[in-house]
Amino acid sequence: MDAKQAVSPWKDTKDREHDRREKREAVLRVAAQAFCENGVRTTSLDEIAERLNVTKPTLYHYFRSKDEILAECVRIGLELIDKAIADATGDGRTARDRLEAALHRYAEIMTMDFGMCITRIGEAELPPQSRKAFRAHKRKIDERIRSLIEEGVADGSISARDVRLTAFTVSGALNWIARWYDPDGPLKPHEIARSCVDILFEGLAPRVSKKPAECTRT
Amino acid sequence: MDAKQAVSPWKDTKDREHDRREKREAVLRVAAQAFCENGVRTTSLDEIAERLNVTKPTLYHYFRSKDEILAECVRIGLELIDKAIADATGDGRTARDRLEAALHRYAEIMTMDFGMCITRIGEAELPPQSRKAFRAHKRKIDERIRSLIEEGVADGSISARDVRLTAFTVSGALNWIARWYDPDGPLKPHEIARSCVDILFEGLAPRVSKKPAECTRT
DNA sequence: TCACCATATTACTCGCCGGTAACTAGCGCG
DNA sequence: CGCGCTAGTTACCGGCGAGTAATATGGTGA
Repeated sequence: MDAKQAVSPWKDTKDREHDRREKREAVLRVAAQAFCENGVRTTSLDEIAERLNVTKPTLYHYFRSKDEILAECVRIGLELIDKAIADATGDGRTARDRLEAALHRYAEIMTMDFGMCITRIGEAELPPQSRKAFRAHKRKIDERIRSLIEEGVADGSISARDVRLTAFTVSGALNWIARWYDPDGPLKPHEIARSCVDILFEGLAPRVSKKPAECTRT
Repeated sequence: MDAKQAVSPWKDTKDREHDRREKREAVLRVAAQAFCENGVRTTSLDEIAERLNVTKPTLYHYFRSKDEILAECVRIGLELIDKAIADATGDGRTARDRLEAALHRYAEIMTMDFGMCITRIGEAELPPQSRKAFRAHKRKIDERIRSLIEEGVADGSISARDVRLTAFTVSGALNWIARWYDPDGPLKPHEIARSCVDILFEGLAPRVSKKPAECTRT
């Protein structure tokens, strides 16, 4: 019972800050969930603290204010997406492949705690200062997506009349996943991602033929 | 100058309640705007009252509580969309035509005060009771869209593997308009609607040919 | 052993905001 | 006229929740 104690009496000091980081993130994760479930302003710090089995002042050891917690939640979410898209722009033969990979990851992240925050916490909830940062971050992501679309238009692997609007439409469809995704539902995140991206690429209008070879002659 | 006074000294009593309705709606419209701009919980009734050049207790002549105002805002928005889709299901030859018309109206409504509320006010902000109503109303709308898609699949004018997911994706893309639309921007609501619906129908993948007649033979 | 720092607690302050009470100004009506 | 109704007002209450002492605990390092 106490054997494991003997195994790791963690003598050192360097993992203290590791501990601290872990706890900090635990606070953020729980906060993110609470914010998504019940809204930002209806979620009190007492409530968050309670979920963590601590009391409110403890939170102030890790954060300066509620707004800081809030801002961190969305920042992490945006960071995840930003990184994911940046990574995806590496591999893939055509721009379409790269965009598809990027959107797939994007969609998956929208089913995760911090990803959900981006959609469910409106920028209206943010204090003016972090609102600016939020917008800037979003714009950066948007520009990445636009670039991919533009490349796709250039190499012929994507068709888009208005790049800006296309980016908005696509992001919107994926952002919205955060609003209806149910972890207990039948579909796994990667399945949802797969299907949504497919729908966006294929469109609702029937295609005459999947492969040009099958094209019926008139 | 006072001539018009003589013309209409509105003797009657029936437009008292007309006045009342108008004021009631003015409150709702201003509230909707404020909620969208600054979030629900950060918008005080004093603030709403101030925008209307009245004081807070006046609002209680028209509504029982802040939550009632809130619930009304989203209800009106949902009602607009519901009606719009119901209307659109009348005309149109193919199901695709009907769906296209419905989505076009849907998109336009998302640029309007009450339409914006649906997206920008998360259901997390709503009290449990109106949350149920909200969900029920949304489900109804969703079912209308699904029906249209199903009809389209049946008559061959629409292609969709997973109807439920397709409906979510499409709604998401359109709902998101409420988050980025800027009344001072270059694009008019109907132009945005046109483009977004187009993107959703055409998809990002290039089509081999627009019209079957132009299909190149392999 | 003692001083120190991090962590967490209990017990508070204080301002904001939803909601109410009580009063006033105009207006139609018998 | 004076009754009563509607639409407003000013002045207030009460509670919730963010943020702050002041304090206890316990491991670390000299």
